[in-house]
Amino acid sequence: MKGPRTRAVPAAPNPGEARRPRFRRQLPEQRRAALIAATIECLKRYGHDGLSIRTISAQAGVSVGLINHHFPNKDELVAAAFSHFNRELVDGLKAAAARAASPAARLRAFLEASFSPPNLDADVLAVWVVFWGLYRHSRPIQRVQSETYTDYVRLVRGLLADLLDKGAESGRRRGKGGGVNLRLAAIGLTALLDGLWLEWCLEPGKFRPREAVALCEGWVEALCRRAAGWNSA
Amino acid sequence: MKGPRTRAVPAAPNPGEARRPRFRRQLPEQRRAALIAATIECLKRYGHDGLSIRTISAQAGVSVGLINHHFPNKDELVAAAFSHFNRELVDGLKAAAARAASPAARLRAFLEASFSPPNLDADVLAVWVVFWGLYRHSRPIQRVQSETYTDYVRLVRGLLADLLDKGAESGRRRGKGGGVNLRLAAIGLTALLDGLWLEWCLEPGKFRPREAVALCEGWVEALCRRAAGWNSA
DNA sequence: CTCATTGTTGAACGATCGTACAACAGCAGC
DNA sequence: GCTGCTGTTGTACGATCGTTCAACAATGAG
Repeated sequence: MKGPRTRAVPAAPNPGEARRPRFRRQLPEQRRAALIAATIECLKRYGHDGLSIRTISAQAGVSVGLINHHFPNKDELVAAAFSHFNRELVDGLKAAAARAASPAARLRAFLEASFSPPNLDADVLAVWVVFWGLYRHSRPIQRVQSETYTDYVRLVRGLLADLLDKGAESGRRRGKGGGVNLRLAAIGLTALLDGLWLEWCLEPGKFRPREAVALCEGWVEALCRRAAGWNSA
Repeated sequence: MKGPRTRAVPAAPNPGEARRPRFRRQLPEQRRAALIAATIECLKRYGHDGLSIRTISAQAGVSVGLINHHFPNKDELVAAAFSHFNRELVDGLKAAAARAASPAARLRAFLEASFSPPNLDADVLAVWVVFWGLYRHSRPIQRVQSETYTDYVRLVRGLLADLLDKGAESGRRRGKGGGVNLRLAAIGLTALLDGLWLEWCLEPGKFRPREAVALCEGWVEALCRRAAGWNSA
């Protein structure tokens, strides 16, 4: 009883009824994008339980077998979804910052974009957290993470560097930022940002997005003051 | 064929061999603790995949059925493990802070404990992250989170309050902390702390624990200066 | 020793998981 | 209309999931 698999004959098409296609073929690229979108949507709705081939294919409105036609296995689909998710976030923040003129305005726009929809959303954090949970034990996820996280830190660091350089022009020192360690400053701001983001998503009632922006700006102000050498006078 | 289940007769005990008990009975409390410890160990080793009844029971050295004898279902076991994990962390930090004398030393001890083993460990973060991934869709997890997170923030807030009060004695103002919003300050420090912790665990090579402590202390120093009213002179 | 209590076992169940694959069918080219 | 390519379907499979439950056995009480 292990012979080649057969399939039941499909029901005879209803005569007199306009024959509609049962599905539409799509270009692999479009279909891949749709499957990635469905994966993220499932993560938002059902958390880690949403990471199942059947749930995702149902969300995308396709059959179970299609996923393995476009992705070699589930891990690669999840990694592709993670990559897309990451890329959208970083690109969105980068674009928001680029729309402003001065370094200070760019940083402010970056912070406000970080603490506004669609980024500041409990669903979004839920997706992140599921990905992080896979991080330790999934090589593809690790690869994507190291690729995009570097971009993110570089963005924050660039924004800070521009701000400090401008401030230094009217300040006392120059060069390495007036004794301020730019590397540590970027790490600190990133941490404060991510921490506030995380806290807000876990308990949205504890503080307001405006307050989070204010905390970050206060931190940057203190940094600028130190860069200008206020404390050595 | 749905009659009552029977079991195969056990193999006859080897004659002449000292008969050893096949298992040892334990008090429910001890067994529960062992199962919780096994759950956390599995999470550290295998991530979310470790959250299976069979994996956990194997880790604990018991049979699959025992878990449901001590816990009504898997969710309750996981919630109990989360609660224990949370409690150990908060109690450990609280104890570390309590060992110091002055408010400043207490805060320093708290920070250093936060950025030292066993808290600063990639395995530990992996466990956290799996729990967070369950947060949105598990009522028991949410219950535990709201119970212990409040304790944590209260601890940070208390440490900050003591520090600011002491500083205010020799400062210019008193009462509400010299214009400093204690609620926001506690939120900010918690966020900075958690963010640095998260970043270090994700990419331990980017900075050193000592630098994380320094960043936090710098943040607190700036806060104290503002509380003392340096900027209104 | 006997007996009752109850912590413990492990097979069985039905559900669901990821993947494989043979057949089907949409659609462009003729 | 016909043909070929290939995107798509849906069943089947074996593995593993959480849970149940009747039987077993460790242990204290008598």
